[in-house]
Amino acid sequence: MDEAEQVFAQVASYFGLLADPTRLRILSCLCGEERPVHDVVERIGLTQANISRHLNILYRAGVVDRRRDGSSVLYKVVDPNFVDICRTVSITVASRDLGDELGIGK
Amino acid sequence: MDEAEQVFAQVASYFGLLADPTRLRILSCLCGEERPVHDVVERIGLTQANISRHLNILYRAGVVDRRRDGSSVLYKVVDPNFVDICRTVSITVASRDLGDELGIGK
DNA sequence: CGCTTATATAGTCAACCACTAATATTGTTG
DNA sequence: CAACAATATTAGTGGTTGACTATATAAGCG
Repeated sequence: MDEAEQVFAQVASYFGLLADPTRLRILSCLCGEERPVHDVVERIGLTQANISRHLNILYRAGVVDRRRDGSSVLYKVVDPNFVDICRTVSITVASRDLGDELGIGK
Repeated sequence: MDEAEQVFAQVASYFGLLADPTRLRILSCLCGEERPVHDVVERIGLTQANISRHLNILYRAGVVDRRRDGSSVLYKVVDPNFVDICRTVSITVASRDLGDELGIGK
């Protein structure tokens, strides 16, 4: 594969992470707030397996970090650009500011 | 559907537009440079039907604009946030700056 | 008008992805 | 260790999507 194509593929892959409503909701839960999996599960209302799978995807991509705390595993957003990107997109896309939903203010 | 879910769905949809390597390549061709379809086709090397389809997707989403010029149709990027987003993501993702690929400089 | 070029659309196929259900793993507690 | 709670993983399935071929529309030109 060409070098430029690799770059495009990587960037597309990163956007793909954010192209899922469930993952965005998960990230909004973990934005500035470290939470265990079951907490996220309760807030979002999807199955534990599903949330766990998405968390793993985000973790492998480096968007979130995790650490074990007893029997729980705590996740949080660590990608420094996630908030900026979402703020920019929300201005473009949302009729009202996504910042409210994400709890990232203006 | 809940209002918050709609916002997430819209934002996810927007990211979905950018989650495809071919569309990113197309956008890099049209970034600051208005071009006819056949020009983009030549540069990217996929079928004309495929490129036209992607251009339509980007047009309906408001990322690019188009105008007819004789027998050609000229496309260009009009989403004011596209460059910013890509620059941010490229810093996160790419080993080398995507700005080079997109021709948006630093 | 036909003929050519440029662009868009329709149909098909294969790959991918999210969800579910079931199971496995890891840690805690008695 | 046994029982339980929290999390991760796996296989199977339905829906979505991207790429192709073929066809249709639109514009310029003789």
